[in-house]
Order: sequence, then C-alpha cells, then structure tokens
Amino acid sequence: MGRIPCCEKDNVKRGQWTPEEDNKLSSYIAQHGTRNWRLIPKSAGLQRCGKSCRLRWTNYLRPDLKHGQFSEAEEQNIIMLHSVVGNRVVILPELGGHRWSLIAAQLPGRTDNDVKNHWNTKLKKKLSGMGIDPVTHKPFSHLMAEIATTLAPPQVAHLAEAALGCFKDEMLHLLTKKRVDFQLQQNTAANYNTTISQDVKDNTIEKIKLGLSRAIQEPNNMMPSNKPWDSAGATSGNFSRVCSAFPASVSGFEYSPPCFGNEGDGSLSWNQKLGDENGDESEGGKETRNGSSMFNSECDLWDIPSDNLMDSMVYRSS
DNA sequence: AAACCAAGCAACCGCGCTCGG
DNA sequence: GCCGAGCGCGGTTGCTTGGTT
Repeated sequence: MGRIPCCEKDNVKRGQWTPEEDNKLSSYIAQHGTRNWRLIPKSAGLQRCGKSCRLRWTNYLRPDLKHGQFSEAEEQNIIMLHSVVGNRVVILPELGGHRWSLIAAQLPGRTDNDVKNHWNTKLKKKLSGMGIDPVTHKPFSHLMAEIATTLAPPQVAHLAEAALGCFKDEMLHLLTKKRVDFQLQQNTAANYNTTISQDVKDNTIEKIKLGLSRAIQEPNNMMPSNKPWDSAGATSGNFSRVCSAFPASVSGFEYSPPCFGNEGDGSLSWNQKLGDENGDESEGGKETRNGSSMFNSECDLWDIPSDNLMDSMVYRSS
C-alpha cells in the first residue's frame, strides 16, 4: 500500500536548478500564481516535479526572501525561539504550525529550511561549544547533575567517568584546534613576537591531554570518601564537583533560558563566571563571553517571558 | 599540486494533515 | 464518514566549496 508518487520520476529532472529553469518558474508564477503545484511544471514548460517546483519557489525564488548570512540578532532570535518551541513539537500543530515554520515566521525573509539548516550546521555547535545542550538549552553540567540525582552512588561514579570520556574527544578537538592556536597568537603578540615552533605547540597539546587523562583517572578525588549518599541534594552537590573538572568553557557559567525559568528566582541572566587563571583568554572563553553579551544586549530576548512570547507568536502567525 | 576532510547549503524523501468530492 | 489529491513539515542526503595535510 505505497503512497502514490507526486509525479512520474522517469520524466522528471532532479538536482540543481539552472537559471533558465528559475526564470521559467518565476515568470510563470508571477503571471498565474501558485494555485496548483502539480500543473505548474507542465504549464511552465519545466521537466520538474511539482513538489520540486514548490520547494524551489518557497525556499529560493520567492521575492520576499532574504539571502545571505544570518545576522547576530537573527541568531539570537532563533536560539531563543528554539528554546521555547524546540521541545513542543508535539503540540505545535494545535497552535497552527510546526517548529521550524513557527521560528521562521518570526524571521522576515527566512524560510524554515534556512533556519533549520542554520540551526543544524552552526547554532547547535555554537551552543555545544558553550557547554549547553542544544536540545534542552540547559548546561551539560546541570543535565549531568540532574541525571546523577536519579542514580545510586556507585552509578554516579561511573556516570562521571563516562561523561568525562564523552567530553574528552570534543574538548580535545576544541582545545587543540582553537585554544592552542589562540594561545600561540597571544604568546606571539604579547611576549615574544617570534614564531612558535611546532615543538611548543605539541607540548601544549600534550599538557591538555595529560590534564584530561588525570581528571579521568582520579575519580576518587572528585567523590566523597566516606559520606553516605543519603540525599539527592548531596548527590547533586557532589556531582557538581565532578563537573568542576571540566574546563571553564564547559562548566563555568550559569545559563537560564526562558522556557525553563531559573529554578526559583526567575531571573533570566546568563552569568559567565570568568576564571582568573590560565584559561581566560582561550577561544572558548571568548565564545562564552560573546554568548554573554549576546544574551544581555540592548534587546535582551531572554527577558521576554515565554508565555508572552508564545502569545505573540500565535497572534502573529495566525 | 594533489588528496583528503569538514562545513554549508540546496534539494529530496516520506509521512502526516487538511480539505473537497 | 470515507477516500484521495494536494500541501507542508522535519529529517536526511548529496553536492559544492574552502581549508588542511
């Protein structure tokens, strides 16, 4: 019981659109509108599937579309809106839309495909790099602490070890690729104004690796030695010490997206606790600082209560 | 200079919903 | 109420491009 295909695939061209095809489609739609997508390709003289024409029009040819880079304000909007609607995909149809289309509706000239691609390729990584889970918009350290409260004491130790293992690769990648380069730049500019040898670079990488391996190999230092694990709070607190083993770029801030409130006080701040030792000038630090300014800018979207936001979105999209 | 790799983007696919007959 | 066509959505794929080795 297969679904009827939207067109005969044999006679249909696929892949990249040519400028001629774009012109044909644009001029046809300008004259006749987008009444019936199945008929459009035939009438416009295109060997394309109607669905393909619709996609090309809605994602690329529509005259009101904005092409090019996303601005920082747009990125703020996407992140903030995603934190509100990102986990509500099930109930969104009741609100008259789906996740990406709802978000795109708040960004004039951007399509859902644009927003989705930008999220998947850039923003997810950006948040991850800041130590924030792009799905829940909570700091990884908070998530780990939450999980830890549900586990028995021995499992917490294993979790911590596993977490360190999971983050190790990511952190090594970030640190060795970005931080080292940045440190090298700093050293070069500030101190010596000379070319750093490959030996120094390798040495720095080795130091970072060593630090991470130590963190993994010495779980006892992070765990209480003789206290009973009698309460969830204690477990969570202990786990935060485990989390403190992560570099500042991962665990050194508090993040409170609007959709989750702030566990009591309701403030919506993003408080970067900048370390005062060696890691301060790292790329990671820079990135988090950008994040900080990002969420405390003049138009501070984090200060919009989520309910107001949803109201406004439903109102505007209806 | 060539090969390889990763990121970004455009396009495709399949599923679910809506609406008209 | 049922059925099928059409549309829209999210997930995924594959091509292109730029950077690195």
